[in-house]
Amino acid sequence: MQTPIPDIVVSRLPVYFQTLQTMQAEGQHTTSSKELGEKLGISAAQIRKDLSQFGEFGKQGTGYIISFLIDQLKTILNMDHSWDVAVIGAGNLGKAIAHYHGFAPQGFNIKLVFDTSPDLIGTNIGDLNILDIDELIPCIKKAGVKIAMLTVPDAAAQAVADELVKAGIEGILNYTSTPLNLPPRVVHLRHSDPVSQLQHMTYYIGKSK
Amino acid sequence: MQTPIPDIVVSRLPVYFQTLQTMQAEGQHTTSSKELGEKLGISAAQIRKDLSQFGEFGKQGTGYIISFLIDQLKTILNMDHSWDVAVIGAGNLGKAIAHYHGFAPQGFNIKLVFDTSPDLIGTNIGDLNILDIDELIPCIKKAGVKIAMLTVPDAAAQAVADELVKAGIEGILNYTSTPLNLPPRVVHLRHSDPVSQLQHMTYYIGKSK
DNA sequence: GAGAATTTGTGAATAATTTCGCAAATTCAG
DNA sequence: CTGAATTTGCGAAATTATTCACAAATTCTC
Ligand SMILES: NC(=O)c1ccc[n+]([C@@H]2O[C@H](COP(=O)([O-])OP(=O)(O)OC[C@H]3O[C@@H](n4cnc5c(N)ncnc54)[C@H](O)[C@@H]3O)[C@@H](O)[C@H]2O)c1
Ligand SMILES: NC(=O)c1ccc[n+]([C@@H]2O[C@H](COP(=O)([O-])OP(=O)(O)OC[C@H]3O[C@@H](n4cnc5c(N)ncnc54)[C@H](O)[C@@H]3O)[C@@H](O)[C@H]2O)c1
Repeated sequence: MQTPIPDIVVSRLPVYFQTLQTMQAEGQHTTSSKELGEKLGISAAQIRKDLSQFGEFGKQGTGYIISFLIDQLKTILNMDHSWDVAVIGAGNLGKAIAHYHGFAPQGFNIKLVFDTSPDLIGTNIGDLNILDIDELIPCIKKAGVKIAMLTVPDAAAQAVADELVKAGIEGILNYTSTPLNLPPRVVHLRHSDPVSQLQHMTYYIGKSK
Repeated sequence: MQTPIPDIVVSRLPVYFQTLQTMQAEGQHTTSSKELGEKLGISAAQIRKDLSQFGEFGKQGTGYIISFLIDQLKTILNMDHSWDVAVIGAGNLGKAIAHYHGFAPQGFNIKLVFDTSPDLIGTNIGDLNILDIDELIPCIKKAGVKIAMLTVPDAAAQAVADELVKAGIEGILNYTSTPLNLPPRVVHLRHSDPVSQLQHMTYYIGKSK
């Protein structure tokens, strides 16, 4: 890799990838940057520029063969093999995530679930046994899990995240509202905070009144 | 408003707002763009530029009085009053959201919950009664709810979203993995898709191996 | 109270991102 | 087979976003 691909480009690839998968599921065989762009509200030029960072995947006059482009994106995103994931915190949200059947078909297998509560440890979510948070480091190391979804109460978020780093986790999807402070070269952080997203909306909704 | 504030600036305001609230809860009285920036991994200059779009809220030598800046951001984000929210789809995720006690303190009251399932309609989540999706339009209009969180199965997402628009909803937080096609001047859309966020991570995690 | 230290707000410079525009390749219509 | 229509990939231009750098205001130190 000569110059690193801009992160903003990388952030759009999963969107292209999933839209192409939907098109394929609907029986479509080829598409164009124009069609994809209209579906996503993005300019055709942007899609072509983004893809051109990684190679030449299309054909003039025809556009893109969906199955081929999906395969290419799968490799680029390292989704040509599946990933094991740990869920930390088996409360309302952690349970919903662990029950959700939409991750596995996309290549994310929930392998480990942890909690502190003695009422939960040892019980099952589906066929997953809830493990003691004290076993976090050895279990994650042993299983070689690299990705965690953090669904503990806000007050515990930073401490648990620090443990995750010690356990060798490389990616954390943070569902708490705490902005985590972690070494940036070691862990890839992504924040999913519905309150921020709602406040982003209320800025505009309020204005229109 | 002369020139509209760039959306990327607006998107950072909720992050500032929430961090300031945490600082205040910890008993802190003033802060500076430097301190806030270090906490968030953002440059001090960026924070000052962002805030300067809305006015002059700080003082040379001192920085910002946290309570004052919180009040200003509250007004800017239209969070000086609370907002009613509807949850559409009372499944795993919809239930977790409806049970979650973190929205109300932030000014978002879950007022209405809808589902199609006869097994769920009429039952309660906490003290919320699950309503029939057939009543969506009249109920939302009557309650004057402007914001919806969409947690129905992917296959139903677009159809339900179209109904929400007819009901006069102005903001949709989309938890499904379907990219919705809606009139952009009418509805403010925000997408929360964990699979995309995980794939954004796997791009980088794979590379480091 | 004088001088050092902080810190803001902002114009200018720099950097990043998006859009434009077009040659080249390909397909389509008749 | 010919001319019109599509569509890509990409360099260049335009736009947008971030950082720099500094005067001015304020506080802190002794
Ligand atoms: N429920 C939602 O819809 C929702 C939405 C957005 C964000 N969140 C965020 O997700 C987080 C969890 O929310 P929730 O509603 O599931 O809360 P919850 O209280 O239902 O669940 C938290 C779980 O974490 C466990 N826990 C506590 N400390 C722990 C530790 N140190 N290690 C491991 N497990 C620990 C608790 O025993 C509990 O089971 C919160 O930070 C919340 O802000 C939740
Ligand atoms: N569970 C998760 O952790 C999770 C995570 C990310 C995304 N999602 C997304 O959230 C959505 C819901 O997931 P879930 O796990 O809660 O699924 P679920 O099947 O548990 O719940 C969906 C609910 O929607 C109801 N429903 C179906 N059609 C409806 C309609 N037309 N109108 C109103 N209600 C209707 C169903 O009766 C069900 O109660 C899915 O699109 C999924 O991709 C879920």
